Amino acid sequence: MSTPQRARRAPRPTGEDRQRAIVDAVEDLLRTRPLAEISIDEVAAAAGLSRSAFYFYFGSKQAVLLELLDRMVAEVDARLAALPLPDEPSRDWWRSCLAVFVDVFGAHRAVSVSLAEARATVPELREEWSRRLAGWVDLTTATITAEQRRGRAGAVVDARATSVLLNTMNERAIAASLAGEEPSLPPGSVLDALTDLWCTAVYGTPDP
Amino acid sequence: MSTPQRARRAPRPTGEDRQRAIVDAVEDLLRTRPLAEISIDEVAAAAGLSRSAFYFYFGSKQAVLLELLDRMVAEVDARLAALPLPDEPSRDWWRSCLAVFVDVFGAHRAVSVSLAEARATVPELREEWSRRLAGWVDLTTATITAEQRRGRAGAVVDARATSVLLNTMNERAIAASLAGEEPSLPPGSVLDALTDLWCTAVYGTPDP
DNA sequence: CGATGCTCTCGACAGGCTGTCGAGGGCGTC
DNA sequence: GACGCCCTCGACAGCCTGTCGAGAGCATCG
Repeated sequence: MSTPQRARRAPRPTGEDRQRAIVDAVEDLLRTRPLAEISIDEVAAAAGLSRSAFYFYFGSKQAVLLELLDRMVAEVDARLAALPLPDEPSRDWWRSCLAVFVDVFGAHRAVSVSLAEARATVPELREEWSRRLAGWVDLTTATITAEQRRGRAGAVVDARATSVLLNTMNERAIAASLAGEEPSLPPGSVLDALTDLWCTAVYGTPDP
Repeated sequence: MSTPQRARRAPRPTGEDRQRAIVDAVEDLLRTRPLAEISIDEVAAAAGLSRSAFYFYFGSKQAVLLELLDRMVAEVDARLAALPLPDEPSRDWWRSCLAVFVDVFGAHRAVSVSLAEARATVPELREEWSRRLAGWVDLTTATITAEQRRGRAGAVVDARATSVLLNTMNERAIAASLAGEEPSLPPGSVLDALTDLWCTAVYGTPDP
């Protein structure tokens, strides 16, 4: 919850890289077990400091996860913003959008998987995710609506409902795949399968 | 984890309705907060017994949730089995299948929502859910494949991948709706939206 | 009718984890 | 060389969990 006051660009051993060390340690540990099974002792040890030093930087381990989530969604948004906006979205364009999610979530597997676990108990996490998800839903809705106005997207009944469903599917399907749950899609084929389904949901065919 | 040895059909105050009382108490409490924030003290108090009496019946609060999940999925499977098997699935048939999930999950909102939280930490829960989900995915895949053989289901590239995605979408979309997350679909419109998307994913049009 | 056994209940204990506090330790500055 | 700031530490209190042994009620059997 709390953030450190500041830090000077330290000569050697100190500073805000302690904070970074904590965040990295949590991401490492999350690769081995869920957040609930990670104690702050372990995090502190992995980051090379004492337990109470941890509390100087973060109010809880959940706050660290929130930081991790912030980094991840910021990366998603940055890469989405860098994507070209075509006059008429093609399958390739949709695919490249979806690839952003698949890639970034995959690069932060531990965070993606932990989200579902921690969302129930951490309001800040839930709200932050809601905000970002809402943004992506708006984007999707706008794109679909534009396609409808062009006379395409014939398969869509309710653009907003479709967008919500497709985006929530993304979240869960990618997380399940990364966690290796059964049944789920192997990580290598998630992107193509999602693209097929998104295009079908919008245009009625996987390759419009 | 453990189950009580037995119970006689008690005259008045005793028996296995203690066990039922525990399960019901957990479901009640889950309506107000996530499992992680519920202590066994509270459960025992709500069920009218002492904390260690709780441990006579269940090994942990997670074991109670597993019991709750078992009940719920059993109900789903029972109602799915009662559904007629048509020669050619219509939109109405798909809708009535989806209605089973929407209805039963909705009737056990607390359980549906808690699943995502607890799955990360409770292997038995994860495995049980995987088993059931796999069954529904198989059912979906078989149905789609049959449609493909009939020359319908033209929109489907990979029947299994489509089935996995549609079923995982169901899970998450219904849970989000029941939890009142934002963005999500209002509970009243989930069923129609899901039906539209399932039909579109399979046939290329929401109303085949 | 009393002994035995089973089911079930309880209070108490030990251990682990969390979050907080006050006491400093180094280091730059005046 | 005294002060102040950033940071670190050990210790404490509190909560929750899981386990144990000691029984209470009740049925069955000798």
